Amino acid sequence: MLIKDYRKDPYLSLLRPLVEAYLAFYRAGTRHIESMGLTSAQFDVIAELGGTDGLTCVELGEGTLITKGTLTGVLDRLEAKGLLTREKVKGDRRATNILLTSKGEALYKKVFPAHAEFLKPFFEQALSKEEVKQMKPLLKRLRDSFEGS
Amino acid sequence: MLIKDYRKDPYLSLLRPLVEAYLAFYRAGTRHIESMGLTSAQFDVIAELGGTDGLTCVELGEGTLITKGTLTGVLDRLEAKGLLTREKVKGDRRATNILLTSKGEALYKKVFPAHAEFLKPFFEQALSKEEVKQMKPLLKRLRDSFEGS
DNA sequence: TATTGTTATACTCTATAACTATA
DNA sequence: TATAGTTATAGAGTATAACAATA
Repeated sequence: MLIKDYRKDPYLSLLRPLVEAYLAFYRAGTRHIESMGLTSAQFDVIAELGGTDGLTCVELGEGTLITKGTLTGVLDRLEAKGLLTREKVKGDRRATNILLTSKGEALYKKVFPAHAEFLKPFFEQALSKEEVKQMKPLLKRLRDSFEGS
Repeated sequence: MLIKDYRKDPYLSLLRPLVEAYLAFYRAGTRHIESMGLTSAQFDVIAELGGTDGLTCVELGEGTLITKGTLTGVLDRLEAKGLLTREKVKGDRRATNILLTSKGEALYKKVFPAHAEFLKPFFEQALSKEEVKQMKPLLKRLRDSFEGS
């Protein structure tokens, strides 16, 4: 989503750099994740489940912003890969506890550090520690501004 | 694509803010674009075509990073909406010139300023002009770092 | 031989609405 | 009545490979 022109506006001139920086980051990251055999949505689910004792579909949906009908399909494919299981919750027989299998947990533990290590050099190459420290609060304010919409 | 933990690393601590800021921006932007009747891919194509005399599929693909097989479908849907046309190129009978119709051009002229105006207040609310100026080169370096991958 | 664009194929994500089972 | 999750449906984007027309 790029707005051409409008580059002269002091605020809108930030649009392009923001979009381009994120997309470059995202594409590199996605390539790496897909090279490990996961889609973005699947990665997000694994990320959400990793290190927990399991979550319900509702909780997972809130964490990943995937709606429940869509989630069923994503979970099906991860289950077919043997990465997670669904188990009944006692106390509420409507609910399901979604949790990583040992295979899924192993993948989580491998994939996350691997992905972080993959990303890190790009940040190091681009920015000094000082600049990172400068940038963080600005990004957070930007997030909060858009989230209040 | 969020990496939990790793927040203590001075570089990787930037990951979450970057992703969250962009996603908040992107979601607000996408909602607005979809409220105008376009998908993101369609918006990107209109953005690329707007203000030009037309582009070939190859050029459009390079600009939007949509592969040619996918592009055909996106163009079909925009053509069905009466927003663009395909015309033969003389000189190379393999090539097609994709260009906005007057309806498409009118939409481009309406949708772009509208979208920019929609986004602007969020930036103004979040950042000072000084901060925007600070941030731009950092984002560009980040982009270049990831693009070289 | 190489390039342009379409077609065919297949998969994933996406949302919504209807549904079942349970609360 | 409300909630949890699945199923059904439909549409959009995605890539790849095969193809026809042209260069």
